[in-house]
Amino acid sequence: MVKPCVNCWAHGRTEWCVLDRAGLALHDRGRQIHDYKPKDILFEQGQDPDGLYCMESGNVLLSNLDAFKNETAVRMIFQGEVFGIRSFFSEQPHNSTAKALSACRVCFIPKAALNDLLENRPELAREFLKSLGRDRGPWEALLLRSPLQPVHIRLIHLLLILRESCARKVSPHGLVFDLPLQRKQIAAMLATRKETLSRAIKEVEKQGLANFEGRRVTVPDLRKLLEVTQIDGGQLGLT
Amino acid sequence: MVKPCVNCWAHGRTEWCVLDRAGLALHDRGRQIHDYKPKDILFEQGQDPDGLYCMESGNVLLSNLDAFKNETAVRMIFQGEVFGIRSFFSEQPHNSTAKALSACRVCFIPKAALNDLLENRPELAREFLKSLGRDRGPWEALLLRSPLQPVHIRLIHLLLILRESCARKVSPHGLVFDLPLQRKQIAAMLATRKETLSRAIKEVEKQGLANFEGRRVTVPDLRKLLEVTQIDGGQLGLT
DNA sequence: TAAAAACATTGATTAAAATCAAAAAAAATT
DNA sequence: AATTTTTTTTGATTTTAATCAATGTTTTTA
Repeated sequence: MVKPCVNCWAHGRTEWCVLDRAGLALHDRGRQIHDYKPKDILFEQGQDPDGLYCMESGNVLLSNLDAFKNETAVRMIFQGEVFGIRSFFSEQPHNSTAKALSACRVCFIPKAALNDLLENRPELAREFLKSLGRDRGPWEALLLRSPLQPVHIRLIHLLLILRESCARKVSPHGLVFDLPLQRKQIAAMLATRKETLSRAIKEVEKQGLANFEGRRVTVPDLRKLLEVTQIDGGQLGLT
Repeated sequence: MVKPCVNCWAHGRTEWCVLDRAGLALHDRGRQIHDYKPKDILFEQGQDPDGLYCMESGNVLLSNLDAFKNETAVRMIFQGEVFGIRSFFSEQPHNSTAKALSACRVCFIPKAALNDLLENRPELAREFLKSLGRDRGPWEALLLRSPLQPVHIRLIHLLLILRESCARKVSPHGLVFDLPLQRKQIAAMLATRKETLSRAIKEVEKQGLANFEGRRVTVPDLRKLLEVTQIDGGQLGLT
């Protein structure tokens, strides 16, 4: 038998935490645990949704493939995030493919169990409504993929966005990132080519804003990133 | 006293139509009708949301202004659409400014009335959940603003997206659009400059795909647009 | 209706990014 | 450890779009 959700580390952070004890029990009865290796596909663009996914550990990348075979990475999933929400509630095919970036453990709640739960617990729907509303995706899309911004600025935007989930503080204003992304995938998040990304990295390094060594990125002073992007730290949860 | 919602032409199309007679009465008690002239601001980026908007007639454009003063038009609102949903349910500031493109009549449902309604009618929350899930915004963002696509292709994507709301059929495969947008605003939807848009229009005309005369756009054969963009007509509701 | 203002196009130039080809570096495999 | 494979970087060139300046065009206002 799988570990009950109450004991999941993510409990208290996900949408499920609005459920009472009985609701959680219902949730636990329906859910399944799936393990994935790097590069495994969780679901494919075009497939019909059949439930919700909750990230217990590891990272997943959601990527869209357009008619010209351009791959754009539209979202990264981190520990504790529920995903597949949009497709599930709209009952429309996934518009991205979910691929494991690392070894992952994912909690899957099948359609039937979920519908049961939603009918009996209206507060859960309200919680998902808030989640969808809070989704920073559209805002991040502008920062990461606006043709009006040069690639090196979009790259800094990416660092600022990933700060909370991928970086640790090493000095008052210094950060070190361990990105679960390869260059090709970073390029896909910025909707650019890997060669262009390489040059953007060089530019950012030349300006002394960050240092890239493989997947390890060192930022000596976060304030400088905010300065060149002119982004209001408040929008990123910074003081 | 304002016209009750049941008589609104949009009734049966908006999220409100899941309400029963009593629910609609509740809804009607709270709502207000506002009229706007072209260029009037309905709400401003950064403001806190205080209710939901429902478009009775006219058009509104939602635009985001970034740190470098680049304006990107993120969504057009048409008759019968409810907007401001995202900000309302997330209780976070609007991330775009809503400006009237034409004379508009908008139904406004204040926060208090709405919360009342949502608490008593769980089916309404489910309906908004479906709406947010169905939102084609993120998908359209890729088609309209991906740096991986040249501007003239993004322009054709815009025509395909606006087909349903702005075009009428004039022959088996011919369409005529009457766009409620100026060049500057079309450029903002494509996240490009007006000069570049001018040249993209010329390119599209040279290829015989469409003809632009002011806000009137003539498309001799819709199938050719689908062909050059390689978009699956099904995704746009075409057979 | 004329004048002013706002909007749109065109031309010339510069800047940015894509593309193609090749080399270098890192990771995985034998 | 050596080899193979994959990933990343670099270089040269072409393509695309931004920018700047000027000229038309339409719309608004007086």
